[in-house]
Amino acid sequence: MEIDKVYEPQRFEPRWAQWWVDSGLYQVTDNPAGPVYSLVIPPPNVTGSLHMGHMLEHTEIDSTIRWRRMLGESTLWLPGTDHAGIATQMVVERKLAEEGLQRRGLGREAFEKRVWDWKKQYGDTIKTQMVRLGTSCDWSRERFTMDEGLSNAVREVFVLLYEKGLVYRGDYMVNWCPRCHTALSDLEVVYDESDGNLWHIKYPVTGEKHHVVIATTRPETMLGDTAVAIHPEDERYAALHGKTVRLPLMNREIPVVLDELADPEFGTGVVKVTPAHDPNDFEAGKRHDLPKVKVIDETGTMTAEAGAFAGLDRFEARKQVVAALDAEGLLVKVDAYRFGLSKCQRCKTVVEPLISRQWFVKTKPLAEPAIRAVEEGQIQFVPENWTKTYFEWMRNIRDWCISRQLWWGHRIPAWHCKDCAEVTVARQAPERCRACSSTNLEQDPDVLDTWFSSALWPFSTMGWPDETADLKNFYPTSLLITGFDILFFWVARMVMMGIEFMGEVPFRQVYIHGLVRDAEKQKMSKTRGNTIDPLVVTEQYGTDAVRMALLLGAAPGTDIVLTEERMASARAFANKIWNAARFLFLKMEYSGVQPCIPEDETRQALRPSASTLLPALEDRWILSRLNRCAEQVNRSLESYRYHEAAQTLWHFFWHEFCDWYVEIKKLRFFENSGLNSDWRNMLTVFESALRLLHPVMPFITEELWQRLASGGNGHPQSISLSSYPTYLPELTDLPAEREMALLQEIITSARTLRADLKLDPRAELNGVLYARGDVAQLAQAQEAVINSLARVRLQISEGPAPQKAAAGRATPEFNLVIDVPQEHLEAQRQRLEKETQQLEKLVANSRRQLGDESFCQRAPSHVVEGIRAKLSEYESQLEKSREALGNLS
RNA sequence: GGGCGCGUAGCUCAGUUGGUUAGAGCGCCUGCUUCACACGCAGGAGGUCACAGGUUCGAGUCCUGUCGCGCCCACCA
Repeated sequence: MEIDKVYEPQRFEPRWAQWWVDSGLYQVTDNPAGPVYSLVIPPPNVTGSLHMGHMLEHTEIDSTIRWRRMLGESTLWLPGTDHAGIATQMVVERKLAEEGLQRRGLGREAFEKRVWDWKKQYGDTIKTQMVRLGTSCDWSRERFTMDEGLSNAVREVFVLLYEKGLVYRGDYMVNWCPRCHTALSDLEVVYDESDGNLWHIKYPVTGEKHHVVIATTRPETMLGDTAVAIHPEDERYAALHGKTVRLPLMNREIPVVLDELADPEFGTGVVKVTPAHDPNDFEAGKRHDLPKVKVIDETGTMTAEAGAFAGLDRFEARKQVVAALDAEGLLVKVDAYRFGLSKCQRCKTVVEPLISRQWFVKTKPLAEPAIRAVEEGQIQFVPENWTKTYFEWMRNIRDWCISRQLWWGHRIPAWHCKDCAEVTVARQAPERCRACSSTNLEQDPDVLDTWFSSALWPFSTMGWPDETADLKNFYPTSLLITGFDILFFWVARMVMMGIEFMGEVPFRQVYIHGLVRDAEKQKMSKTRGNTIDPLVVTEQYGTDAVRMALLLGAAPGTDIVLTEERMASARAFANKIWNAARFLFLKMEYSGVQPCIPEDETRQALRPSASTLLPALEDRWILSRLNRCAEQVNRSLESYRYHEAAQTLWHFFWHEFCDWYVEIKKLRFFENSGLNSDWRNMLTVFESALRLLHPVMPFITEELWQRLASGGNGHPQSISLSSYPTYLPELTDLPAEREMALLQEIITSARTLRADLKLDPRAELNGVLYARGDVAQLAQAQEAVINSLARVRLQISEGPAPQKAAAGRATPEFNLVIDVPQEHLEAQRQRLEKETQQLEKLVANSRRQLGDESFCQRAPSHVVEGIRAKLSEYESQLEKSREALGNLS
């Protein structure tokens, strides 16, 4: 069998599976029985997985598209209607840029046609599909944000909500992005701490000589002021009650109103009220029935209402307003001031609060059951501290502005009558206005927030509103895996919509993983330019290595730091697996052993008794360890402790299987080409380890497993279809583990002596191992192993160690004495002195504890006994060390 | 302002309910071309677990405070 010295993932990965990098699922394509979908990381009790977020993906959409493209047509492109939407959007934006087109001015129809063309072109990479375990379903159906099925669901939900009075249209102060020309939800606004000014401006009191001073960060909005407010209990301004002031520049008379809006502590205690351009002022305006004067329009330009300033850009207007005020002597002072500037999440343009007519969802009635569901434990968060965050948000939830003035997305199923202005909401385009029966109707040009359709994802992907078999089988699913950054955008809204329309929560558990960070702990993002390109690193290190690196860092509740170093060491691990296999294959070839995976019931083969010959110590030991490893890995996966699972596997395979087991087996093979039991056990353990590793490293394990299987029985199926190793209590072999530990200690002692005494690494050492009873027997039985792994020639003696031992190492169980030339004795003295010091410390520490009466009385007896036992060990070791030290002088 | 979280080896992080000598990977030092693997093997150094109190027989782990750092939400004329 030909097998290279170094594992090259690029050669083997494409061969097996279209893969899915992080954690959800992947597809095995070469299976004769047809495509099979296996759940990789989520625990076995998961019946279906809603999974979109991915450690790399959700931080870097652009890369996602590239992942997909690389994966090819039959790739399972895991879910996310909305992310398909976002992906589509990005493709579209890029294409537009390439063709030098502006979205605006293209016209909706032409635009949509173009988008459709591109979607067809990119369809394979950005299609959205629902994934489930072990069932066949219609994979060919493409579910774009704008496709039929989803559109139906969206319209249905919108209409139902509307009929229940949960959707309404209203004039509202919205966050408006003058660049994107759309309203933004609160969540899409980001705050940026910025340096600004606080301008103090005089407003003359009508008919009097004095004036009030107001402070503002946005002087241009004063053109739209329709009142000034003072706090009702602010006695400084009691005289102003019922008065009016003259608005500078506009020469308009505006009232002084009493309102809590004014904070006596801040500034001068007088605040200007601009209902059309500030959310708080808007509310105050409603309280006092103030007119709304709109001085800034949707493009950020001053309107005709701004008088002399009409037509200016809002920032230019600010300068000119300030200059004009200054010229009139109304500018009192300008203070530097830092404040949070609200900006558009997408383009970072300063958001303009504007009044506009938008569609809203009333969230309170939806949020209440969603809160209860979590309170009652119908949904659990992992890690659970996210529950608190969830509650925090849900209990303070605000109505959700769902209309967007964008091109892509689902159009709102509402039609405006051009004759009577009535709005008709319907599933299909209505023929007539419901009020005046006019046929002169026009559909609302707005589209829905992309998260609106995302919120329906758990059921819309399964055919809702039809009562499909999928819905029956898979709703609710058991697990949602996602990142915390979309907890509110997506998760909370799925819960609300799920309960509202399905009457049940959409998933039972929500696993919230960390975000991928770079070495500087920065969130990866395109703007920072610190993205690790998945294509590049996968090419470089292999998918398996990238997966392993991600998982090793995936402790719940923490972010994932992904570094080149970590991926490099994961690649080394893959190479280690590869070379362990290489060793096996070469030896099998040499010995004429047929590679053979024990029949499907591999677990049965794990029984030592299955061998015709008595298993050797190392066999009993490794089978016991394998069993423990399986136990630990299963438990870790079940509790979402992926990093722990990865680490357990790593340690078992590398440091137990390779470092000890294989090394000992080398000796067996060297002696006699191996016995049947040697081969059988080794293959069993290796094969089981592959299966245990498979979810983490699907490709290399599949490749090796296939190679093992191909020499054996019939045509191989996929490793992913084989059973996952689980814990079998009867396989735990404590005596074997104890004996092996002892054997390891003997060998390590000899190696340490050699290194510490700087003895020739190539030379075989002579020495005597003094031990009694069982230990002596073990050493006797494993003499060959000891001699070979430690490169020594030891005699085993049951007698007492000689008083005049030259160099050695003592433990409670044995005393290892090595013949060393005179010139190495100084080194021996140094190590003995160090050892003695350490032991003295330990002895003193243990004695102090045991001397503490209250400790002995109150601590559980096993703890006290443990220390007592340790103490006597330390003491005897210390004694031996001192003796040896004495012998040297 | 409200909420969540972090501070453990040079670096990146683990450390499940408090219990014997606090772990891993990378890096570092020493030695080794040992017939699977130098993406390797063997051995080793390195930590007063941010600081100060408290609870406890016993604290990296629980409580309080201080300092430093991060994130989320709300808001600021």
